Amino acid sequence: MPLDISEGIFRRNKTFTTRSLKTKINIQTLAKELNVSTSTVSKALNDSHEISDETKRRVLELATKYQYSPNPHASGLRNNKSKTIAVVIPEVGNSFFASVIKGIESVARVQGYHVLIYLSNESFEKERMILESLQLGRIDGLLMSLALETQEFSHIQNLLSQDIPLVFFDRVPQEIQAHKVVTNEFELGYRAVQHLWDSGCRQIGYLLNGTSNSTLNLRQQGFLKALSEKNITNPETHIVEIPKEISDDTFFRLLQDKSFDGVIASVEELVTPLWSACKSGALVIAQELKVLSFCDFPLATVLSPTLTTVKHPATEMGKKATELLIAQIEKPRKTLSFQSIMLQSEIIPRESTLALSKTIS
Amino acid sequence: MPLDISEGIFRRNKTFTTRSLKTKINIQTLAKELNVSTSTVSKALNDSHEISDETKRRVLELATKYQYSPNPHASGLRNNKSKTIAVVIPEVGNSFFASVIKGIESVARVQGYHVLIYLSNESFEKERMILESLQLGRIDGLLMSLALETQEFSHIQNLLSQDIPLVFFDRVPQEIQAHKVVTNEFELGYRAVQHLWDSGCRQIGYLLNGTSNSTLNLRQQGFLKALSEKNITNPETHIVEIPKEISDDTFFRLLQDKSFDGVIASVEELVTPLWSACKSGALVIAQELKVLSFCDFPLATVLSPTLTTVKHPATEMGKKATELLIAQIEKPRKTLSFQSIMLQSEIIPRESTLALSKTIS
DNA sequence: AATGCGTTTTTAATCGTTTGGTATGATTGC
DNA sequence: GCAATCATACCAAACGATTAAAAACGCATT
Repeated sequence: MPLDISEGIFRRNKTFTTRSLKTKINIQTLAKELNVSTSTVSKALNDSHEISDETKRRVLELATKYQYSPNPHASGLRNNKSKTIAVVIPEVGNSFFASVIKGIESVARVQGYHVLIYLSNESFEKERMILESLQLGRIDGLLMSLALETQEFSHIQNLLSQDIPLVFFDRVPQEIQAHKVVTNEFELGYRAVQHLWDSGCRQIGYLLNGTSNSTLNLRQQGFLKALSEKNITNPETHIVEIPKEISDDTFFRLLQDKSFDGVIASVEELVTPLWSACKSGALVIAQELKVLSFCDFPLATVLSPTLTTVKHPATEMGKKATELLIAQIEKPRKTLSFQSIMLQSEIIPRESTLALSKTIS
Repeated sequence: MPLDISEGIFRRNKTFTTRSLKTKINIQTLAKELNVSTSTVSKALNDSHEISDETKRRVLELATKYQYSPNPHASGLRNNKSKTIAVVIPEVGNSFFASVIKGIESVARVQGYHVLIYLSNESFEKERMILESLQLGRIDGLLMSLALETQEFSHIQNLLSQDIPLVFFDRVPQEIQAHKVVTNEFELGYRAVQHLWDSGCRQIGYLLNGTSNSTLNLRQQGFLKALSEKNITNPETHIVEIPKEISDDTFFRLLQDKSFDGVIASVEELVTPLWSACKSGALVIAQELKVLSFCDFPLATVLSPTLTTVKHPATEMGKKATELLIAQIEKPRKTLSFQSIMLQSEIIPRESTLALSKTIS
């Protein structure tokens, strides 16, 4: 009961002392109350040198008292700045992108930026519509990871020609000049093969979900390169597209047909169906089929067997990309050279790729 | 090569036919070129009855030709509408919230709304700062799920007093009058106990991650109610707070000390540490300890044993909440009564709670 | 007292869109 | 034949913040 009362008082303090909240407080309200012009208030709040310390103090005091903050539309209109960035990603139900968003949001908040989120759902058409909806002025910049379907870039060129700062991350187009933040995909594809090979695999498969995208295939190229060096003929035949809604049985038979003794799951969405397929076919992971997956979820450590993964520095990637973007937004086209930052991912070996001699008891 | 050429042509069409893009196109540009006033253009684009069909046609034609779209700041300033909603959630690395976002985004896009995302990271202070940063005008409405730490609501009242439409979902405060979308939490807490009981458990624990929040405890109350009905004394002692960074060993000993034969993981973040603890302590899930978790990830079906979960209609919840919000935004305070929508979650029984007689071979 | 200089403040224009009031013919009604 | 009505389009005033340019002021120097 006493708690309730104190809470009530607190609320009243906050709410009623500050003036009837129906009255909009804008720069003019403040100006009138202080007997100065609106420009004085504006300059004072922007800490202009033209304003005396005394005036600044008075303005600031009243502004905080009324919790004033400038109308974003008005200043946006005037300055052509929105303090807003957009993030366009294929999806969010994926640990990788979730972590990226975390990174983006944390940097953006500190720098005073707001973050708009858009999901392309891997669809080119949606991606195009999203970019179209980002009309002139709504955003100061854009962070983007391409949809799998995207093979053509006029919608992006369109945005770039409007001088909107743009930073790509993870799924980046080789065809477009822009800042990019990526991981060492090629190397990882290559090393993933090496890892499986060292664990005794000789028939290594590469699983894609849905269609392959020729522009996003560095990882795949690393895979192919590694297979070639092992003198495998027709390495492309080791790449298998797994349809979205595949049955356990079909998946299992596919693995059998190719007689893989090791597979690389190129995205985390494949882990569940793969595990499920092996279970239904009584294919023992680690013993009969070694598995390495590109994914970021913590459950990898508690699957049985525990899953060997390639861990991406997802949050870091979000942060770096956002920092690059904000730098580009705030430094008026200083550099025309575009940076390509490469972060290092690492393979974390676990039971699913243990060499036979050391197989779990 | 021929593909490249056709692509080039396509791009040129899009980019150069449409006029030098350095020239900003605004309503005035259109007006001048059409020899009409800006108001005519504006009204034509808004399909006003004051404008003749012929004029409308001409305006629309030129507008589409130049891909004109009104400057959002200008119309925002004028109309005091931003076509933007904000989502404030505790985190995004959680399948539940990820799915909610999916739902929100899908509805918002169709209705022409943009979605700002903010993460409170379960911190009250961050949540407060976020709400503060949502100054007058930036958003038309707000969707929100409370941070665990939040026990006091002046920051929210503050926003409400500015007449910003607000819809809560999932983690909703009982203390605040607003639209709410929830699941049948109480019932689920109750039924979770019943499910474990039916599987033979007699010492059932409820695992929380971090601190309990008295305002978000319907699920917990359902749990307590069920225990009471089973004539368990001191049911509160069955609720255990698991610290964020708990060691496997500590976790395991905790389970032993309480001699639980069944536990409810109240959030999905607990699954990994729980599984890990059981593994390290050689505690056999399903046989020695039955587990039921509130979570939404697909991997539940491939853990071993497979995990009994409570599946929330997360995407549905995001959609419903957004629909409610947009309705509230667009229908000027028609109803003063607030809706509370309750969606049904369901328990999906899997191996981790199989009764002993049927234990996996 | 006039001039100049530096500081501080005000005036007024601007950003792009929307909209209430108004003007212009043309049409209709009495 | 004159007023009322209607369709159509324009004018100008918002919306709120920012910022060049101008003005006002204080103070010191000549």
